[in-house]
Amino acid sequence: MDMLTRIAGLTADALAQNWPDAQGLPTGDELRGFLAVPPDPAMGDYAFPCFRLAKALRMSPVQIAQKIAENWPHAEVARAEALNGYLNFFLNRGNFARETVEAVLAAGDRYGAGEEGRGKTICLDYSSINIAKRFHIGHLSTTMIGHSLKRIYDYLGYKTVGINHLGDWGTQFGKMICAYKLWGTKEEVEQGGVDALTALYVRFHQEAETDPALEDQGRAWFKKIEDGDPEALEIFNWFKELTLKDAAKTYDLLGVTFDSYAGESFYNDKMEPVIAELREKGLLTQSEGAWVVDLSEDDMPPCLILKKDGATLYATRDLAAAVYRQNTYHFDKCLYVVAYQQDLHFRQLFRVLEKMGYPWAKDCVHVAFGMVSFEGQALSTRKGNTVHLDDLLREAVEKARAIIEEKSPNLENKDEIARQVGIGAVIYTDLSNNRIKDIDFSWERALNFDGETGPYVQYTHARCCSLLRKAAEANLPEADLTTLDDDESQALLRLIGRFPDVIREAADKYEPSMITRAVTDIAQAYNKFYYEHRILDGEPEAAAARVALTDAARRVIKTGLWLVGIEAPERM
RNA sequence: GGUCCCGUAGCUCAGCAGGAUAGAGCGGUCGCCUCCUAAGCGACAGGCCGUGGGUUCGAAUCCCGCCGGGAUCACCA
Repeated sequence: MDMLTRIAGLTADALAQNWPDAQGLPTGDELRGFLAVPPDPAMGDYAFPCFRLAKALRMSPVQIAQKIAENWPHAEVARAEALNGYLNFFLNRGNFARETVEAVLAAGDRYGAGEEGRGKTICLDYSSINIAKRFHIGHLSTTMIGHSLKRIYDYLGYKTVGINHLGDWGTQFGKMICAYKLWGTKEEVEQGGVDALTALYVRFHQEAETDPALEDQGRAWFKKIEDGDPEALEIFNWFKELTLKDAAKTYDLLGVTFDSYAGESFYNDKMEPVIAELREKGLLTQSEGAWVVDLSEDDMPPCLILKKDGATLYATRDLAAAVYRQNTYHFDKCLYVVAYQQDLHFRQLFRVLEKMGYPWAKDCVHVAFGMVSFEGQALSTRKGNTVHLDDLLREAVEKARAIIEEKSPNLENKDEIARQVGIGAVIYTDLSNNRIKDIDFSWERALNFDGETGPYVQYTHARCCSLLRKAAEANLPEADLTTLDDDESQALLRLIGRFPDVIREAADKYEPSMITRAVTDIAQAYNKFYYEHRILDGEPEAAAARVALTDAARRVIKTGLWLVGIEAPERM
């Protein structure tokens, strides 16, 4: 049981004992929500503001706090002090230290893990790259937020299904094939890969400005793909393969994986039944020539299902995908990690599913995140105002490599460490703010390795590892963990003790940045602890305790980094 | 114009199921390596928490108005 729950339970007991006749006293659970952390650790570790009880007990908050404090019998957990209407709890430092460190060490590498997700499935739709386009910094957030959430839910015992909902359908592929047939060669495309495809696409648009007939040719090629024309399909599948091969390198670097690559084309033959169902249920109405689901009673514009010409749309495909996912995976939750620009689309989509009578519509969640701009300007591939993700990753790794050369010239496997640190820096930056915030990418910030950054946290981890290697040679006796009663140890222990809660809150709020922040706080607390205390010197039992705390911090940092998709090198 | 989101230090952001004196990092100035990794630690400077009301014992946090910024609103995804 975590300390907050414990204090809340004891406080609830104390209330019942001091006021046996009082009605409507808060339960332990309710109390847990009322507990606060005092602004200054000198005032206590936790606090219960007694103001809200004043009416029920007909007593001033000051008196209530005093009465509980006077009759507080749980000194082995914490002592209680009344101050200005607050009941402040001071943990029994020795016991708290012992319990916390033991809990971390006993959990092995699963501290904070859980079983609450056992038997439940969560689908996560993330990354969802477009075929024939290069991975740029705008794709990083969906990829890393999704990947981190997947790990978080895995850690809590859920079964997770990571889906890369590929953008592999649409007229643009007809245009691309058209451009390839007109101006491209096999060698050129094999060599140039996705860049060659992009160049063809750009040329198509340039030429189409003076020769509008090209647009029709493009559409004709797309029709061929739809009709299963062998040549069109072959070229299309080849483009797709090239793109995925290219993307696989980036995914490898980032450590990101998927369970399914079922994208838009996959749902091609799965839309018809959904359309029929909409029609049967009387949800489809014709408007301005198109078939739509009217959502005016929900204050939303209509959801377009079929175009005037009978063609399907984004929403049609997403409806089919949602139904397919529910039928296939029986998800308890389906998360769409997609930029906030598509907020309306998802609100419409989920509402239509609800109108279709699917109770699981409420389990679909749009996990929205902010826009990326590049040094103040909107990203635009066409204007060349973008940063390719592999360029960013390469620069970051090179910078890490240079720093290693300067600070740790004797390090083995420098390239491997440089990769871990460089990539870690990029991921950290992406997952350090609340996901809804827009990100203005700047090279300076992205390549900063000082302060609250990935390398900082990794460095702290490596420092712990280094210390543990030294300690292993020191032949220390069994630790007396109750000696960890100084301010720095306690500050660190408090953060470690709260970490399991942070994982759950991050899961509830779909917010990996909470973990990034928690792990940073722990690193800061550790570094402070490290500077205030000689870990290996002094009383052997106390030294062993500081080593144990170091080990606990190391494990929590490693777990936290893992949950956000960052590796934790043991030396750097 | 309708709808949604965001305004906290020069910059990037925490804090927001209300709680005591609003916190980090970057950037600036100044300190700390004969000692466990200085990718570190410390100190100083920097704030009418956009604004005006309301609710409350108590508001950066909840409600309403306004101002500023962004997104989105029919056959793209």
